[in-house]
Amino acid sequence: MTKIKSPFNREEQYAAKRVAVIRAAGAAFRRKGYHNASMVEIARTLGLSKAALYYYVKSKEEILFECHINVYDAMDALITSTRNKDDDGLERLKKLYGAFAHLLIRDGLALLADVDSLKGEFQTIVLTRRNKIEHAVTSIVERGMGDGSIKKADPKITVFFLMGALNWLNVWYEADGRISGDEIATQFVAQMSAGITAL
Amino acid sequence: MTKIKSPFNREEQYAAKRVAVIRAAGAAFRRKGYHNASMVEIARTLGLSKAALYYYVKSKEEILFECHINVYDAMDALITSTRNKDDDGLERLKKLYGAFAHLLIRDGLALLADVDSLKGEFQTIVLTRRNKIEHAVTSIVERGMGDGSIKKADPKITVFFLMGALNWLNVWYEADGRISGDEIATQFVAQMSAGITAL
DNA sequence: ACAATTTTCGACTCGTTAGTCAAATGGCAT
DNA sequence: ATGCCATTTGACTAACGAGTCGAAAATTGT
Repeated sequence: MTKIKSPFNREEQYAAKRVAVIRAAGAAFRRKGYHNASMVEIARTLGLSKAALYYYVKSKEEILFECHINVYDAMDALITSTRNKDDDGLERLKKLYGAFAHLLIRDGLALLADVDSLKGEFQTIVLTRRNKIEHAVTSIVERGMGDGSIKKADPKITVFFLMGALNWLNVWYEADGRISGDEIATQFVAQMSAGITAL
Repeated sequence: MTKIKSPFNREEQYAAKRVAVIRAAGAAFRRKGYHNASMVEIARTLGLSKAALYYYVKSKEEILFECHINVYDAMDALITSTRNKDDDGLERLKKLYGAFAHLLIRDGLALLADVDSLKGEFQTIVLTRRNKIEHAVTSIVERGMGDGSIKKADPKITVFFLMGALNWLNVWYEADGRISGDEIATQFVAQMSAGITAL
């Protein structure tokens, strides 16, 4: 069996395992909360010892930070990819909201509430990123209110309402539950849009 | 100056202070999360030492438990008080939802997400209570779907969507913010009902 | 086979924080 | 004043969990 050039492969392995660590930790954080999920526990789910984790990661806080960033990166990407010149505000929001829902359901990603467990720079960056997302969504809503597709109201409240519904997903949605992810996403979009569509 | 019968007064004082402790702790939990809020810190906001707290309370976990129970008690009361024979499902839900919103905004009460920090009995009880509330709300939604006032859909998803928006309030709403509580509650009810009203 | 390097682990340290306790404080009635 | 009881405290203990480190075990290249 032919092997790929070694040094490159090594880095890849390392990176892949690092990602696995962060994913496993993220899952644990989502299920039990940051402080209730211990490093030993996370290690065990990967069949590793706690010490081994620190070969891939600098600290527990760093993991939490990356979990947050991963979600925001994915969301930023969705904001870009769902942007479409021809769509009015409502249509844009529907596409984006559906994409967000899928992201949170399908992938192991979760909007963590544990921002307060991050200190200093870490927290500042995460909050900035979150604001950026919220601002982008708010812009879409404002656009919709401008072009007449979305009912006029306070855009901030509108957005918080919608984002709240998404965040709560983490708490009750179990990937193996009997309700399919698609079904949830579809109904979320429907309920969201019905709530704000201009008459 | 005439004093009220002493022993009774004493108990009242004690009870009042106990409540103050729990309220202060609840506020801290809401702001920083259960684990990030230390007992020393909570004590300081009350001008007390940590040890004094334990004169009123058995453990930190007990405080968290009571915080949860307080909210659920208040919600149960609202479920009862907003029930009205003449209202259809949608109308009932609007009244209840508005009352919930007010509860979370006005009073120091918050739907805490930290259920996982509770162990054993404590957790079981809290989860049971939460289920009870969700079930009651779901019933109202189902009633509305039956009487034609609410659009047919999966009632569970509908409810989770709506409760999520409420839960998220804690994260962004600051009592001193520039948006008034009434304004938020009103828009929440409007957005909620528009999202589910049968056409 | 063997050396070099990556990966993993057991056993430790260290800091933090919940919780305890014996003693001090303060109000109040007599 | 004095004694009684409620309240508060400083100083302590105990437990838990993050993070470290030197050595062992895999893995890989020659």
